[in-house]
Amino acid sequence: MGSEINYKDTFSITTPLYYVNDVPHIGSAYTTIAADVVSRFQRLQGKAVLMITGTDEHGQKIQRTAEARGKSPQDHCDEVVASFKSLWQRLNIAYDRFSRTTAERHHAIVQEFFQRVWDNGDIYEGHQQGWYCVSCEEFKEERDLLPEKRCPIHVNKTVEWRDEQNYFFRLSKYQSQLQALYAERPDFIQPESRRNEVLSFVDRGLQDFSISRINLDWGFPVPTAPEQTLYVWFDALLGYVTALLDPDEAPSLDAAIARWWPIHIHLIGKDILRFHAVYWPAMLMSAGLPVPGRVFGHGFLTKDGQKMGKSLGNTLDPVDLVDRHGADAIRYYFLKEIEFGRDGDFNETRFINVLNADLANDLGNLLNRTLKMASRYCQGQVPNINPAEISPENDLKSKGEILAHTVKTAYENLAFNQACEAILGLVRTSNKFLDEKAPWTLYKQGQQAETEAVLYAVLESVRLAAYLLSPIVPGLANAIYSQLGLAVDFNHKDIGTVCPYAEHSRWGYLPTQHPLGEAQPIFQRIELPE
RNA sequence: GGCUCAGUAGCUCAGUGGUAGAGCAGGGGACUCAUAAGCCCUUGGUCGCGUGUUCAAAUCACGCCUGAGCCA
Repeated sequence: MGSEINYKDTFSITTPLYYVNDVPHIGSAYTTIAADVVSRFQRLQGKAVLMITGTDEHGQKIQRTAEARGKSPQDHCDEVVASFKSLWQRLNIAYDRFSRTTAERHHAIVQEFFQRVWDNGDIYEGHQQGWYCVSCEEFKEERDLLPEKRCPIHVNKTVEWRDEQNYFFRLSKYQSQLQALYAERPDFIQPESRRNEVLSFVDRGLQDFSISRINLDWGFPVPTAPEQTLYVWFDALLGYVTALLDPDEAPSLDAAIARWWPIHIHLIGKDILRFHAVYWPAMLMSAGLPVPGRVFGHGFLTKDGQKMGKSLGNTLDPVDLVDRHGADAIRYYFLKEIEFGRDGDFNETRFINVLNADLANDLGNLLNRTLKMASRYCQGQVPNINPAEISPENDLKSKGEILAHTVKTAYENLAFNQACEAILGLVRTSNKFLDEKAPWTLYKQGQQAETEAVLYAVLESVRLAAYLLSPIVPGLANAIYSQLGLAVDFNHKDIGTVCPYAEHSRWGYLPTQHPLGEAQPIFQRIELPE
């Protein structure tokens, strides 16, 4: 620990392994979209990328949910997993690994990891009693409970009294090592406000936590005491390790961590911060493994300013949303309109306004009007202009040349809204540029060279915007490149080789005198409901 | 109860000592290449409240209010 991660040519990122208690909600989609965007940006730069998502399938809550549905736990999980995979496909998520904690190979990894921690003397048998919320899979303090012993988080569930012999992990032993980690690597936990929470939590002193449960079948048996079952979190976090194995590789810790470990970024919702920023690094330290690069806890989504919840009946169904508007629209809205790390709101009117303004009016119409002019004034070809000869005073050139740098920094900081804002800046300037230069007038006046220079600069700016926006809206980027006569599929994982970042992120790349495609709206305006 | 973050135009936010900003939405105008899009102009804010520091405070200090969160 302590050492900087060597980024080299590989990049690995995880979403949480989502709990399969129910079909995916919009919050899971949000995290997964963000992870996909980061992955796609890294691929653009030619990195070998491993994007990991998956499902956490053990625990009493799953067991009971399955029972209530009259299914075996495994059948229940299989069904829910299918709904996750289906949503990721609809949202155009290009994950590399889907890690399921019920996989056999995961069992092998968990056993080996447990053994390492055991050999290190960090697991002991202890006694635990208290009120247990099955939905949280956590013990609760009595004073925190609502009337009638209901859980403060799951307000319609009552907690259960447990009195158990459990196995504990010696978390307390790692307090100073964790504090040293946080001090040496200030960006280990992001954003800052989350980091502060963790620091104050750890500074107050860490308690060992139990890593096993009794009277539970759905999970892995504790290797040293098969009558007990491993606590779901202990097992779930290790799903990140199992995910690193190649599909047919024999499972072992050494094989798993050979190429992709340590994970560069764990993206999580702020609710599971403690597990990832405290318990997880301590477990890794105990097993002698390097800790991840950073843990980023993003904010929650609200709907019309209200917390979403099934009991409130105001959930936002991601499947319905993507079916109505498509993947690009949803991906764009959530990343452009919300600062990653802070809470954000979904409001249908705003959703429609933003998409119409940015994607249909500013970007889509810009491409459309320029292509139609190029087809009329330039025989449907990219004008024969040498970008090096365009004046550095040219608004589009001067903005375009520094855009990639700004955008790269934004993506690396997970500041997706800033990336979008910067790119849209070039798009808006392009619209303004067109009106100022008025190529339709230049053409009528017979000023062919001037007309072509203007159109080249705008076409190139649209191309650059599409390239830099491609991690967020791959479908739109494909459509734009295609209409510019550049046949490319931004969904291909070798995109960094096909469209090298060094070339395509540079303003002035657009090859001249090749045929442009047919102009077609890339994003249809959405009608505001009355 | 302790702590953290936030509170700036109708909406989403930028601005951390020197005469209040952007995008969207609303209103008006000129143009016509375009998805009735784009461009120009414009309405709109005692910068949560109060007290203080300062020549000067959205910006600093203290107190309070509201919202979100972490902890007890």
